[in-house]
Amino acid sequence: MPELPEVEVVRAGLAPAVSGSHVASVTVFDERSLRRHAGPSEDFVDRLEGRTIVSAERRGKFLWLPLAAPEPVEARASTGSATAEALVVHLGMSGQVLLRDRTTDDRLTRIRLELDHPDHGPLRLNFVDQRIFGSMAVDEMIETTDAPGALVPSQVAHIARDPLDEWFDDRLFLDRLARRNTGVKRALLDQTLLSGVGNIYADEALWAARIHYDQPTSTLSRPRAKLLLAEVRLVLEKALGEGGTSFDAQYVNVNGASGYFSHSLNAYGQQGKPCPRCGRPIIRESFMNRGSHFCAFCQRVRAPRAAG
DNA sequence: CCGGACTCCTGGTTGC
DNA sequence: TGCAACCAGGAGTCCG
Repeated sequence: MPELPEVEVVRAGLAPAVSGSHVASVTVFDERSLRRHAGPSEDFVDRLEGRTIVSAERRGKFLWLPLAAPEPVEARASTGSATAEALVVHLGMSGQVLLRDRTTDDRLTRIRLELDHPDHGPLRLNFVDQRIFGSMAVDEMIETTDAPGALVPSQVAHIARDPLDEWFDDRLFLDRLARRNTGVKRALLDQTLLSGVGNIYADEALWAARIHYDQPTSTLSRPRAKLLLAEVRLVLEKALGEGGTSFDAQYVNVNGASGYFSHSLNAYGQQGKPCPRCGRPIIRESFMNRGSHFCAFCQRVRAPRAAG
């Protein structure tokens, strides 16, 4: 469900509350939410309890909370470099992270963390997920190859930087895109090429750039590819500014509030309604087991210009 | 490398 | 009203 703007809203809401917080206790209500954790749920709990959260980070749709090195324990005498770890959160299609007081329950809470913040006091973090495509995991941090000295959780290592990341390399992206032999929407959804874009914002950016979703990437001119990247950035930034896209109570920020971007959608979910640009109806076609929404007039597959 | 099929799931909405 | 079919913001794996 949530794409970059929604995940970033969650990260930003989480950061001040969790940074410096001590993990007092952890309860796993449904082990299926630990699908991406390498060990059993006891291991997940053991690795979290007693730790201190340092900050809240994000790459694409992945969120993680780096953990300070654990307090040295006799039984586990420090034999040198401890591996850095983080609590990794992916919201999947229906995940939510809700910050509550110690008495508030939420329906469909799969995992709960009780936190103590040195200034804000006791706090409860409920990981809620209807469909259980999301997950939490304690993962080790490893070095990335795409920026000097940066660490990311191992399960995020294959994810490309997102277009709002200061280290995102436009030229690298455009070169890789041009070398792909696939449709442009498929490429936008490929998190190893650029991250953070999902079905909503792919459709919105393609509509804004007037590009058909199945236009072969190899036939996109460099200026049109640049335009598309610019439109991706614009739509992500605008959605972020409006607190993300909420269709119902499925996507909310850490306080349970909805975003407003659904009022600004031009193509996604607008099938049958007039294209805001030309007035012809927006079409929905089945694509990659989901919907693709576009204007059949504004967004047509273009033949590449003849070379020479 | 590419595309398609299929997997993990629950629950709200639509249609008969 | 009841119930089945369909739909949903993601992402991984496997196979041809």
